[in-house]
Amino acid sequence: MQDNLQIQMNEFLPLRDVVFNTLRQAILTGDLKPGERLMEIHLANKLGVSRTPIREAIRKLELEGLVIMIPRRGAEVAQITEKSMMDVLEVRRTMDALCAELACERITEEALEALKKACDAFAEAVKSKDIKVIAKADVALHDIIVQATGNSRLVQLINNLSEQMYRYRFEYLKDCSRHEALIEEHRIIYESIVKRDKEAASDAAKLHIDNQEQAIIHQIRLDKENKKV
Amino acid sequence: MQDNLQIQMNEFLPLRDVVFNTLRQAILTGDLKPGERLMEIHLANKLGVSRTPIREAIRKLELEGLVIMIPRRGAEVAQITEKSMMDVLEVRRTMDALCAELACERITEEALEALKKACDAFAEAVKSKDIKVIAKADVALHDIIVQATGNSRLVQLINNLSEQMYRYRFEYLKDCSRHEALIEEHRIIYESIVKRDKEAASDAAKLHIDNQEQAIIHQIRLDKENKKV
DNA sequence: AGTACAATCCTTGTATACAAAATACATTTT
DNA sequence: AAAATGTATTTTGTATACAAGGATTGTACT
Repeated sequence: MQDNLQIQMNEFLPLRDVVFNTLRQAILTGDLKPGERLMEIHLANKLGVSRTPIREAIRKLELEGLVIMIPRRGAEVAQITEKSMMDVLEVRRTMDALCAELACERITEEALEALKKACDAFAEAVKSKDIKVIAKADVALHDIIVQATGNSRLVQLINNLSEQMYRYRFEYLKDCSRHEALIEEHRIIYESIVKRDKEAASDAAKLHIDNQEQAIIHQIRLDKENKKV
Repeated sequence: MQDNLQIQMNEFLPLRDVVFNTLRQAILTGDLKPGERLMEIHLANKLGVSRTPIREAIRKLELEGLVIMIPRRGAEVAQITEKSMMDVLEVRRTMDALCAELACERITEEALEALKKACDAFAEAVKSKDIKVIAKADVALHDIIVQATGNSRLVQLINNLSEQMYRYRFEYLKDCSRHEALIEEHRIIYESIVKRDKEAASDAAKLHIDNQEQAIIHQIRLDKENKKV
C-alpha cells in the first residue's frame, strides 16, 4: 500500500463512517490491493484514530464483501476474480433491465427532461475526451434512471453492484472507439423510456451492460497476463 | 422487548458474529419490534458480553438495513412499511426469475434429482400441517434452485432479500387453502427446469412470488388495522 | 398551573488496556 | 545440517474507561 491513504475530515460523520468511506475508496480505486492485509493498529496510526472506528468500518466492509475475515488473522482485501466479476455483471444485467422497465412505468416528466439533458451532457462530455468528465456524466445519467424506479431497495442494490465494477469503469471508458456507440446506446434507452416501451428499454439496458462486460472481461484477462509476467 | 433474547453459546464464532446472529434472529422473528431502541449496555448485560461485540454486530445490521442509526441516539430496529416490503418483493420477483432461468442452463443432474426430492418432501410436509416443517421444506427447495445458478453474488442477494420477508413467511404459510396450489407451483417450476424451458421457469417463479405478495400485503394491511385499534 | 431553565443522568462515540492465539525466529539437539 | 522446540513479537478479540452531547426531570418563577 502506498501512503495515499488520506482521511477526509467530513467533520459531521462519525469517525467509523469516515474510515469506512476512506477504506472503501482505497479498495475500489486499487490503492489497497486484493490480498493486502488490513492491520488495525497500522491503519489506526495512519488515519490518526483509534482501533475502534477501524474495526467498525471493517465490519461493514466485510458485509459488503470488499474484505474477507480470516479467523484470528484479521481482514484482507477480497480478491477480484473473473468469476466474481461475471457474477456481479450477471445480476447487474437483470437489475438494470428491471430499472429500465420500471422507469418506463414511473418516470415523471421532469425526470424525463433531466434524462434528455443528461444524454446531451454525456455527448458533450465525450467531446472533452476527459475520462473523468465522461465517467461522471455516465453515472449521472444512469442515476436518473435508477432513481426513477422509486424503489429504494433497488437503488441500494444497484449502487452496491456498481461499486464492485468501479475499478474497471475507467478502463472501459478509455476505449475511445466505443464512445460514439455509447452515446447511441444512451439515446436508444432514453427514447425507449420516452415511448414507455418496456421491452425496448429492457433490451437496450441489457445490451449496454453486455458491451461493458466485454470490455471488463478483456481488461481482467489483460491484468491476469500482466500478473504472470 | 421480552426476555426471550437468549444467546446461543454453542458456537466457536467470534462473539460479534454470535451477537449479530442473535440480534438478527430477534429482529426477523419480531422479538425485537420495529422502532425499538438497541441500547448497547443493556444488550451487553443481557447477552453477557461487553459493548464492543454489540457495536460491531450493530454495524453489520446497519448495513443490512435491519436497523437504522440515529445520530447520537444509537440504533433502532427499522420500520417495515408496506412500501419497503413492496420494494423488496419487486426486486425479489426479478431475481427469482433470473434464478430459475439460470438454473435451466446450469443445474446438474444431481441437483435436479435433489429438486425432485425436495418437491416431494414439500408435498409430504404439507400433509403434516406443521407450519415450521412446511417452511423448512419450502426453504430447502428454493435453496436448491438458487444454489444451482452457481452465482454466489446472486445467492447472497437472494438470501438478504428473503430475510426481509422472513417475518411474513409464517403468516403466508398459515393459509392452508393455498397449500395445494403451492405444491402445484413447485411442480411447474421443477418441470420447467427439467425441460430447460427458461421462459416457463421464469414465469412460474414470478407467479410464485406474486402469490406470496398477495398474502404478505394482505397481512401487512391487517397488521396496520390492528395497530390503529 | 404552566413554562422555562438548569442540573443530572443516560447513552453514544472514541480511546486504551489486557489477554489469548498465532506466527516467526532463534537456539539446541540429534 | 536439519528438525524440533521454546520464546518473543505481533495481532486479533474483548473489556473497560473517559468524555461529550442529548434527554429528562425537577425546581423556580411567572
